[in-house]
Order: sequence, then structure tokens, then C-alpha cells
Amino acid sequence: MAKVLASKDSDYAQWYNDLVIKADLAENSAVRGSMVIKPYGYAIWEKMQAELDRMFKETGHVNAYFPLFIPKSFFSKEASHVEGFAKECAVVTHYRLKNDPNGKGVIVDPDAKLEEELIVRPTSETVIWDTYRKWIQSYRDLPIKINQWANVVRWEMRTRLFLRTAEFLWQEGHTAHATKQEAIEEAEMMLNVYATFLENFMAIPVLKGVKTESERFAGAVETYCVEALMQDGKALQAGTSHFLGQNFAKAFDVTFATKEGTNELVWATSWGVSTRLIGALIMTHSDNNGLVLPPKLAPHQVVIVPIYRKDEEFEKVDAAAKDIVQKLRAAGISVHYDNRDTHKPGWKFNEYELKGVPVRIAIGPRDLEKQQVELARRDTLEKSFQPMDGLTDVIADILEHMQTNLLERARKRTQDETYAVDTWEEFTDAVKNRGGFIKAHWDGTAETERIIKEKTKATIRCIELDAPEEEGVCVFSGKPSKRRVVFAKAY
RNA sequence: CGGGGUGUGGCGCAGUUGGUAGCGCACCUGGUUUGGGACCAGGGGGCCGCUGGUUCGAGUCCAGUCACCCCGACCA
Repeated sequence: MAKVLASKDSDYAQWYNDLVIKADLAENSAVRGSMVIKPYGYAIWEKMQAELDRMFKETGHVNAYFPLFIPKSFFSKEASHVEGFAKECAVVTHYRLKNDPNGKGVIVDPDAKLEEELIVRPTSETVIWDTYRKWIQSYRDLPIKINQWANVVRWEMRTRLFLRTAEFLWQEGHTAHATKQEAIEEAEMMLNVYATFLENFMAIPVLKGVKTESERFAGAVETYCVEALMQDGKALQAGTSHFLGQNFAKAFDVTFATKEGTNELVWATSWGVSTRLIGALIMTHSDNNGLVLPPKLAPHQVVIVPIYRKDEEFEKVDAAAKDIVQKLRAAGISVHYDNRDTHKPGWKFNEYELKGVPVRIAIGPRDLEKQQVELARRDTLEKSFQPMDGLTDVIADILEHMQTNLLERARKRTQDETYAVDTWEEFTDAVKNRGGFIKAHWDGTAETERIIKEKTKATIRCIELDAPEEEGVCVFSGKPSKRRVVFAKAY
């Protein structure tokens, strides 16, 4: 096969970039850090959206839309929130252009300066809590459980397609509750929704945990997260869910009357996943031949490539292919029949491998004689011949197996690269030479965390929710520790 | 914001001491092909990032400027 990707083993970053471009997922656009998500990449995002949206609604949420622009003054209301986002906000200062009097082109009209500058949302807590104030008076108005699908802008210094772009697509849930307990339960529930989605739908195994103070969302009391381990041994935060306490209620003066007649501050959560998940998908399953898609996410689960020489051969093959298309569709399997005569079969084979289509069927005259098809599996790259009779069931079965196989494969890799170390020497060696999720004792101080990051580039990805109590001493400071935390280099 | 690199057909690149801008892929036409990125023949397409300078003459030399990419600090 003609090599179109850098080798995964020798240059992982380049392999990733090549794959995104060559599989037609996305490309860079005119503005640095902004990308065009191409139809194939967007189709994968739509699959994710559909399933997540279903899960959100099943857990009692409704969708709404809040504006892109946020008055600058809103941002100054919650101190740690401002601090966290101030450095990466795009700001709108004017509302009009005019012809450049000195030549061609247009300039910003200096007379059209906004009285109050607008922030392009990096996240929507502020505008939403300003709105919730108006919506909430009594305990009868609670809870409010809203999700929005939106774009956000964070002016990052360094960007990478899908993993970190200046503008990205995501969903953000924002809920308001009468009690602390209820808000915590909401945040935990949504973390579980994410974990379930990632494992069952994307076949990406995750650790569930909470962030340390320094990694916590700006404005949150507690940040829960799901962390996944990529093929190169680096961790990727795949989703976060925040218990916001009463921080935003305080900042935006959102109170409600209780049954007892007192006035109390509202409790909040927010949670989100983004198009970054497409990066996670790529770096969990794909190989040197290209993308590998779990069947549940694949825009096309099956592709059919006809093989023929003459017109009369094509007619026969075409009829058989169309018959298979119909049967697969009737069984709820999405199938793409590529009958273009502008590309040769070999070209198509490579193309669909690059694009990660789970199952490829080739049918030619020789197959018709034997009433069979050639079937290729993307996850194992195995080829086999299958009788046409009962093909639909065979494919349904393969798709199901592929979904679990991908998860199991990724789970095994993650488990193999999750390990404990106890000394500083082991730790530095592990970070430098092995990567993966490194479980080590930590003394609980931000200072130690900071020094470890400085010295090794590894950060605490999370404190696992189910981490067992275990007496030990901090891998760096030697001070006592009650449980291990998970370290890794991260995206 | 630091360090490095690159700007030349749609994409990837070459272009020597300054002398008519080239190659591969892609594209178009015709034909032969079609079971792992076909082949032959013909054809179209370029203000050489931008601005200024040196020169009879600049893709090439000089100055400036802009953009993008990679590596760091910051981050979903």
C-alpha cells in the first residue's frame, strides 16, 4: 500500500496530523488554530451528538441556546473563573467596518466602538447564571437541568486539530439545584453518563476521578473527570463534570425561597465534552493504515466495492451488491455502496481503510459463481470469504464483536500501562521511559504537585473515585499519604 | 511570548555562480484497463507570501513585513 501516513511508532504526532487530514476529518483554516471540520469528521461528531443527546434527555435534561457574546462585566463577577479564563478570551470591541480612506479594503470604524466590550464565550457559566437569576425565585423552580450544543472560543497559544483548537464544538450542561447533595449527585451522574458513553459507544476505557485543586475548573468546588490513555502513553481528559457549589449563585445573586420561607443560594453543576473526543477516538484505536472506527460511531458501518471487467459483469455484480445493501439496511446496518467507476478497487480498499470503515465487502464475478463475498474487518485487518446466504447476520455479529473487541483491546493496553511506583527514581524513570498511568503516593500539597510537574512534565490526572485507602509516603517529599493518585503526561 | 523551520500550479516539492519557472501527484481529453492506491498518448493551469531596494536583468542578492508549521511556557 502506498504510504500516506507517517509511521505511528516513529512519529506519533505526525501520524496523528496526517491521519486527520488524509482521512478527511478536518483541516486547518485561515485563522490560526481554527479548523474546518469536514463532512466525514462532522458525521462522526453527529453520531456522538445523537447518542449523548439521547442520554442527556434520558437523565432529565432539555436543550436550550444561550448567546455567543457575553458582556465583559459578567466575567469579573466570579473571581477564580475570571482568573482561569481571562488569558484566553477573544474580545469584540467594535461593531462596524468601513472602507479604508487610504486605499482598498476595509478598516474597523473607530467611531463604532462598543460601550461595553463583549467576550466571545469560552464557556457559558456567567451568561447562564445571569439568566438563571431571572428564572429562579422559589424551590418550585428547581431543579433546572439544561444542556446546550454550542461553539466556544479559547485563544490557545498552541493548537492541534481536534485536541486543542481556538474554536471548538461541545455541549455544556448547566444545572441548578436546591440542595448541595442533589447538585453533587447530578455532577456524579453526568460523569457516569460520560464514562458509559466513552466505553460503550466509543470503546474508550476511562478512569473516573476528581481533579486536584490546581487542575480544577475555574470556579468549581470539585471537578470530576474521565481520563483516557492514548496509544503513545499520554493521558487525555475526555470529559469533565463540575460541582460548582454556590459560587455562581453568589456571584450572580441567584437565590430561592425554601419551603420554610427562608432565602438560600442555589447549588450548581456544569459538565461538558467536546470535539476533542474525536482526537481521543483516533489515538485510542487507529493504526498505520488509518482510522479505526468502532461500529457504533462509524458513519458507514459497511462499504461494498464491486469488482468487474466488462459491462455485463458489472450488471451482475451490481445486482448482487444492491441486494446486499437492501438486506443490510433492513437490518439497521448503515452501508455505503461505492459503485463509482472513476476509481479502481485497490484504490477504494485503501481509501476506506484510511477512513476506518469497520467492514468492507468486495464482490466480483468469481464470488458470484461461489455465492460468496470477500469480507475484510478493519480492526484486525482479517479477510475471509462469507456465503451470501445469511450474510446480514454474519455482519451484524461481526460489528457487535468489533465494538467489544476494540474496547477490550484498548482496555488491555490501558491496564498494561497502568502501574504503581514507590520511589522517586522509579517515578522519574517511568515518566520518562514508559509513560502510561502511574499510580504513586502524593502528600496532597499543591507545592509538591507543582514541583513534580516542573521536574518531570507529569501531572496528577485524577484521584480515582474508587482509589483504595493505602498508607504510604509521597513519592517526592516522603511525607505520609493515604492513597495513590494517578500521574501521567497529558495532552 | 521564547527557540527552530517554511512560504514557488489544487497538493507535495526542486530550482546551481542572478539570464525565457520545472518535477511528482491531482485535474481535463481519448484509448486500453479494473480481485490491494492502473497504463499509454495528448492537454490546461504560476504577479515564485507581500512591500521596497540593488541590477541591463531577481524565485535566486539586501532590507522590511505578513502568514503558517514544529518544539517549549499556558490549556478541554
